[in-house]
Amino acid sequence: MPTHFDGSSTECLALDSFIKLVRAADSVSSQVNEHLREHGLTVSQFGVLEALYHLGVLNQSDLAQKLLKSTGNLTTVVDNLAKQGLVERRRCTEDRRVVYIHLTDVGHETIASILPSHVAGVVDAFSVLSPEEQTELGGLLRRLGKGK
Amino acid sequence: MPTHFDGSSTECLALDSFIKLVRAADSVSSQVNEHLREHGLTVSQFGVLEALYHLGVLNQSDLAQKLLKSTGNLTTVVDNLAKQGLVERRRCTEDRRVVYIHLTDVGHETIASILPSHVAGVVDAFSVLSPEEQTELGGLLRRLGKGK
DNA sequence: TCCAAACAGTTCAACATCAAACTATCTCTC
DNA sequence: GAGAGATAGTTTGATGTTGAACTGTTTGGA
Repeated sequence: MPTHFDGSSTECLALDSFIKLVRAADSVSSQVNEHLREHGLTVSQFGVLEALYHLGVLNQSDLAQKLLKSTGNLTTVVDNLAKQGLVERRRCTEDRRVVYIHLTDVGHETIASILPSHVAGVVDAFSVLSPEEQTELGGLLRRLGKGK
Repeated sequence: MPTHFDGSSTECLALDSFIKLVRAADSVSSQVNEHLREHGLTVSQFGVLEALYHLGVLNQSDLAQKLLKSTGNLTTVVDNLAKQGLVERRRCTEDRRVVYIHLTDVGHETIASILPSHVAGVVDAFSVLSPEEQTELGGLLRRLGKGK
């Protein structure tokens, strides 16, 4: 992963770290998410199902916030999940602006059946690092992610 | 960033590290790439221009490989760059399957004028970590990224 | 009470992205 | 030299993604 950049050592180190960060996230993500294709789910769809599974019923704004996506995007992803019968929209009666997203029975079964292999994939991907190293990494990433 | 997952400590640690990795990459990327909008460039377009700037003329397959994208995607991104007059396609005469992508003069100026602020943005984002910590992080990420 | 501002979702246009099917070209082998 | 298989790019169909404009709904202050 050479940087091909003729800058100061500070600059080269930061650029190199940046590339490694993006590549590692890409690489681990694609490794971890590979199994989703067999279930006909995209990464975003999985994210929505997982959030609903762990947090219960949510409206689209909450989902957007949890998943760090725009509300327009959530409309699309929820549309596609609803088409597959995995979630259901229910208009809130007290505040008619709000739409609650529910897992259907099929959706619940689907996510419940996928989660174990997802967790196993993540554990496997991180097994190249010891628990202490994972903790060390987590600390560095947390500080990095807070930078803005 | 709680995991809301009731698994073993090994599982929770890996899941937590995974979330931190993805969030940090997202957060740093969006911080670093924010300035591209002012120049009317997307992240992918910037990636192509940067590769051409540092590596010289490339064909689309090479570009796809460098940027870890599909060749179909490269067709689209190069189309959009060509529309803006920033790159130019030139059919190879020896092997007529191959298309070389060149930076135009405008493209060269554009990427040259953007790079300094890009580098500054990366340095700034990583300035929350000391050089030693960045090196430590890089090592962990490198091992993680190799996992597949 | 009424209206302006805030808020939840949707829609739209533009771009990204992939996998898979396809076209054109090249190369290797018989 | 002809055909099989490999290779470079394009196209297509489906999905994701954003920002901005838009619709309906709610709420708070004059």
